[in-house]
Amino acid sequence: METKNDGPKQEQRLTKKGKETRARIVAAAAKLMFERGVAGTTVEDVQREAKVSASQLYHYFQEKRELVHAVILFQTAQVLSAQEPLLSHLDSIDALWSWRDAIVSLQVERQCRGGCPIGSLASELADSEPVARAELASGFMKWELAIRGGLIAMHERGQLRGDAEPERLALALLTALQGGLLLTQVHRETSPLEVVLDAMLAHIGSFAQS
Amino acid sequence: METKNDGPKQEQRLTKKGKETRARIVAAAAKLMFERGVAGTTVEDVQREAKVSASQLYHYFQEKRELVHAVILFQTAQVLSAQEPLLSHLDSIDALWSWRDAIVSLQVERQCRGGCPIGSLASELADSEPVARAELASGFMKWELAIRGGLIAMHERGQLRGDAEPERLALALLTALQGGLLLTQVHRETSPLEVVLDAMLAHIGSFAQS
DNA sequence: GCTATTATGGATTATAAATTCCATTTTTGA
DNA sequence: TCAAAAATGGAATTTATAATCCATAATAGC
Repeated sequence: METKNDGPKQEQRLTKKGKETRARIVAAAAKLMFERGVAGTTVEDVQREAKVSASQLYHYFQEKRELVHAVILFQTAQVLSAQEPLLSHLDSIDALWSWRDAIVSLQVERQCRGGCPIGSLASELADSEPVARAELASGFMKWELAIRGGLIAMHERGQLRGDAEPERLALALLTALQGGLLLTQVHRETSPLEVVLDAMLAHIGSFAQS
Repeated sequence: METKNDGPKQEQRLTKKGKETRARIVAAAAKLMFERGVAGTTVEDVQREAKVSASQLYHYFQEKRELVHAVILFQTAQVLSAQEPLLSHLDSIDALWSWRDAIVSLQVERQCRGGCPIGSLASELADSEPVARAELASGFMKWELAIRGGLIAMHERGQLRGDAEPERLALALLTALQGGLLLTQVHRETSPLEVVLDAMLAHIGSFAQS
């Protein structure tokens, strides 16, 4: 008995064109769900945005839930790759401040709209969709690990005092960022994001040593 | 020409019984919207939970949006009054730590579900409902002012150094709290909340003087 | 007590949204 | 080249949900 393709409806085999269409659907859904939330985005909206028919969409995704699943993976990858250039060098106090500035600037560009692409999905889905919650938690964890990497490097290099706890600082920093993005979205100004990141970086800075 | 009751559909006059029914509807809606989100809560759900008929609900609220409006005011008042005992004495480092502990304990009780009643509404509505966004911003502002009050008192009393900026610290603290509640909800454990509040309180503590 | 106002019951309507269906075209791989 | 598999078009169906309607009961204020 050969292994069958069961599990979570593994898509059989996608042709090149098929992959493109699928990708277009996911990108369209991600865009709309970022702007209007998951519940605020109908599959018809997604069809229009991606220029596909209903049968196409349901050919690639059994149901809306599955599309949401794909959007979570997409956004997680998106955020991490967008942050990559900064995250991979987040191993000095200066780099942390540059990172802070880049994030604030991005929110200014976005006119403080949307919040965090992962955070807003998380807020909407965490309590009602267990699978989505777990995937989002895993997305946050990857982000956290990327931040942690730099702090650990600083710690090992002796740029942070021995009593600094890079793991806790990394989690606190990401958490503060999430709060900052939320309140910035609500107040439509970047000050919450700025003050919370400033405070966290000052805190981390208090562990710095030559 | 006498002033007419226009504007946002001011409810005419409510009898005692009417007020009770209305309050029951709002409380039911608030409960469900906290658990399932606004879009995830149908007005039929609210009817069931509040034990009222459709005509009752639409007698007190023109449309769902108006009910949501009432829920926002309700939750804001709810959170502030629940926090009141602690917020009104948030004027020492010890009091800040007690407040931290109380919040963490509450999340443990709630099994890390739900997040912040105001924050989750904010995340869902901020970008799509301008009126709601403004009301939520105002709710957060009240909360921020309550926190700020204690820090300013400490500052004036000389318990915080002159270069401490109570206004910024208060906003940063509330912002950090929001991030903590969100990540705690996603990870289903209180560590994000703990580490971010610990970091913020340590930061505030670094301004302390006898 | 009487009348205007408010409150309630519950069926009904209208619409929006998710999902299915079947026919047709395109692509793949032997 | 040709059959099987994949991709697409678009209408049709079903279900969920918001909102309306009209009749009846309760209450307030004179």
